Amino acid sequence: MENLLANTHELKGKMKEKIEANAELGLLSKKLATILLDVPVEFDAKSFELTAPDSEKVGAIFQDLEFKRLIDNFNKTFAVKPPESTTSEPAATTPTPATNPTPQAGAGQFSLFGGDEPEVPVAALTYGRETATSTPHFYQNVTGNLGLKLFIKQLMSQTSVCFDTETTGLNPLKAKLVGIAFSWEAHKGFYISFPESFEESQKLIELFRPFFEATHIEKIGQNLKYDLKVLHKYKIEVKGPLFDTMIAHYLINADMRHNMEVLAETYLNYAPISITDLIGKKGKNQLSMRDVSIEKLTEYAVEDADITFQLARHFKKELTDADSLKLFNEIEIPLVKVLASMELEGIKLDTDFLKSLSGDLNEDIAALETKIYEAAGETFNIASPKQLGVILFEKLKLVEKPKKTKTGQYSTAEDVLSYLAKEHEIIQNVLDYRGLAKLKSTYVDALPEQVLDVTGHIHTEYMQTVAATGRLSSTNPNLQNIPIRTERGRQVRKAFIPRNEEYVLLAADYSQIELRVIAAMSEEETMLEAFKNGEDIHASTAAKVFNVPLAEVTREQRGNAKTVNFGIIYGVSAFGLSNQTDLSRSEAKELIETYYETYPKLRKYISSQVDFARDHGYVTTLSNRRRYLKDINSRNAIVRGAAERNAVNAPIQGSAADVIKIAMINIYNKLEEGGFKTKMLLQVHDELVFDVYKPELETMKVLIKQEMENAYTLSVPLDVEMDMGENWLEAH
DNA sequence: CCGCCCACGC
DNA sequence: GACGTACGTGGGCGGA
Repeated sequence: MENLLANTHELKGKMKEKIEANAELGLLSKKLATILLDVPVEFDAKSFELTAPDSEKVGAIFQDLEFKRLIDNFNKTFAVKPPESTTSEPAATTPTPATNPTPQAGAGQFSLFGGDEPEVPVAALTYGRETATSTPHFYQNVTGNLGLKLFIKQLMSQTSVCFDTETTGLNPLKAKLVGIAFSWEAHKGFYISFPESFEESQKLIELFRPFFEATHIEKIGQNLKYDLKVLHKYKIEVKGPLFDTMIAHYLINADMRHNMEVLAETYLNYAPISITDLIGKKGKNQLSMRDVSIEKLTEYAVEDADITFQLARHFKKELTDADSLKLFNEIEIPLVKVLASMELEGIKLDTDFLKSLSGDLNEDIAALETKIYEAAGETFNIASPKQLGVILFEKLKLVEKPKKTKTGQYSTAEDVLSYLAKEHEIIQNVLDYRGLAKLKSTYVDALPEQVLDVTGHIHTEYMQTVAATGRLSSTNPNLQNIPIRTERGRQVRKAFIPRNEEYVLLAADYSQIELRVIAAMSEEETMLEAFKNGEDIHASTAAKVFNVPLAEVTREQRGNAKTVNFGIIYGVSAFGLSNQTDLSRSEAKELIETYYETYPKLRKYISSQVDFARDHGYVTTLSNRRRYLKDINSRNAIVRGAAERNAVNAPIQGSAADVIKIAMINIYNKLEEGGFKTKMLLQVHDELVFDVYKPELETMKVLIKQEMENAYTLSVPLDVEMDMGENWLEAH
C-alpha cells in the first residue's frame, strides 16, 4: 500500500482526472482547470498529500481577485487524502461507511427473485471519488410475478423508502414510465422495468399503489415534484411524509447547486454514473431511456435511489442542526404538491389572438426597419448590438465618448440609448424596434409553441430550488415575466384566458408586501402607522421627507419617494438614486439622509442585519430561511458591499416569499377539502391567479383574500387587491 | 455550445 | 478615481 501511495505518477494522474471531473461538473471553470493542470505537483510521502510548489502563488492571485469559490475549489482539489481517510467523506457531517460489507439483511430472501445474487465487486483502491465499480453494492432487477409479489411485501414493511422514476423524457406531462428504482438501505436497491404499452404499465403500477398511498411510509426522492407528476398520469397520488433531497439541500445552502451529481460528490465523495454515459450527449443522437439495456438501467437507476437515500440521512441532520425542519416540513414540502397541481392544470391560451397580434407586430417591425435603414444609409442587423453600436457611434458619431460594456463593445442598452434619443430620430426607432422584436420572439410567437396539444393549456414549471432568496422561478415557459408596463406589451395578457365559459380568471396580489415586511421587521412606527391607516405608502413617505401635507404631494415627489422606498429594499446608493431620478447626486444624497431621519428605525434595522450577518455568516427570514453570505467580511469593498445589500434584501424578499408560499398551501388545502372546481394556476411573486368556477365566485373572493391576508401575522396588516375578468389583463 | 448583451417581470 | 439596486428566464448574436 505504501508503495502504491508513493507512486507520484499515479497520483498525478488521479489529480488530473479530478480536476477534469470538477471542470466537467462546473465546479471549476474551464480556464481555472487549465491553469491547475499546468501547476507542477509533487507528492509528499510523509503527509500523504500532493503539494504544489507554486500553489501559494496561484492562491495569492485568487485571493487578490476575491475569487472565493475558486480558492475553495483550489484547496479542495489539492487536498488529496490517503485512502484511509476516504472512508469519511470530507464535507459530510455524518460519516457514511464507504467500504460496506456484503449486504446481509434481506439478501437471502431476495435470491428468490430468480437468478443468483450478482457478484459483489471488490472495492478498488482509489485516491479519488468512489464509484459503482469501487463500492460493493447490491442492485437487483426484480422480475416475474412471484418476484414482484415478494418485493412488494418487503417494500410495504419499510418505514422510509427512496424511489426514483425513470422516464422517456424531461417533460413529465409527455414522458412515459420506463422503470422505478427503490432503495431503503445504503448500497442496496431494486429496479422494476415498465413495459412500453401505457395500459400494461398502468396494470403493473397498480401493484405499487398500496406503497405510494401508504401514509406510514416516508417517501424520499430527489426533485419529487417530477415523480409526482409522472405518477399522476398513471392515476397514482403519493401519500405519506415526503423528503426531497434537492429541497433539503436548498434550505441547507440556497446559493449552491443541488443536482444529484454535485451532492453525491460533496457529501458522499461518490461519483455516480452520468446520464451521458447512459444515453449520450444532448442532441438528436441522444438515446431514450427505453433504448438502454435493463442491466445498465438497473445499475444507473438504483444507484440514483441509493445515493438519494444516503443523502437524505445527511440532510436530515443538517436541517435539524440549522433549525430548518419547520420550514422544510411545513412550507417547502407541502408546497411540492401545490406546485405539481398548478403545473398539471396549466392555463388556457388563446393562440388565435396571438397569431393576429404577431401579424400586426410584423408590419410595424418592417416599417421601423425601413426607417432605420434609411437613417443609417445602409442595411444591417438591428438585433445585433455589435453592428448597431458601429452604426450609431462610428458611422453616425452620435456621441463623442460612447459608453462601453465590460468587453469593450459599445453599449446600446436601453438606458444609454434613451439618454441619446433627442440626438437623432434613429434612436427612438431602434428602441421601438427592440421592444417589438422582443415582444414577438419571446412572447407572441413563442408561447403558442408551448401549448400542450392534449390540454390546450400552457404548463409552466416552477423551480423551487433556484432563487437564493426563497422565491420561486418559472420556466418552460417563464410566466413570471409576461409584459405589463407598456400598452403594446400588456396585450399579451389578453391571451391568457379561463378554461371555458363557466370560468373566470381572478388575480389577487399583495399590495406593497416587501415594504410591509420591512416596516414590520424594523418596527418603524411611522411606516407601520401609515400602513395601518391604509395610506398610499409612497405618497406618505413623500409627505414626510419633503415636509408637505399628504394632499399636496406632487407626482414628482411621490415618484422620488417611491424610488427611495424600493432603493432601500435593494440597497441603493446616492449615485444610483440620482441616476434613476432627475435629482443631482447631492440632492439624492440629501434625500436619502432625510429618509433615514424620517424612518430612524429602518436605518437601525439595516445596520443590525449587516451586523448579524458579520457575526453569524448568514441572515434569516420570518420563517427562519437562511442565506449564507460568505463575502460579508471581505476586504474587497465591492464584494463586501454586494454581500451587505444581500444581508438587507434577502430577509425582505425571502420573508415575502415565505408569506405567499404559506398562503398558497392554505388555499390549496381549502380548495381540496371543499371539493371546489376552482383551481390555482399561477404565482408571480406577490400575485396568485385562479381559474374560478363562476358559481363559486363569491365564496372564492372571500376565501382567497382571507387566506392571503392571514397567511402570516405581522405587526402590520397585509392587504390583498383582487380583480377578475375574461383574461389575465382584465383580471389584473 | 457557450458567453454576452439585452429586455421582460417582481 | 472607481464603484454604483435584489431576484430571476430567455432570445438572438457571434465566436469557438
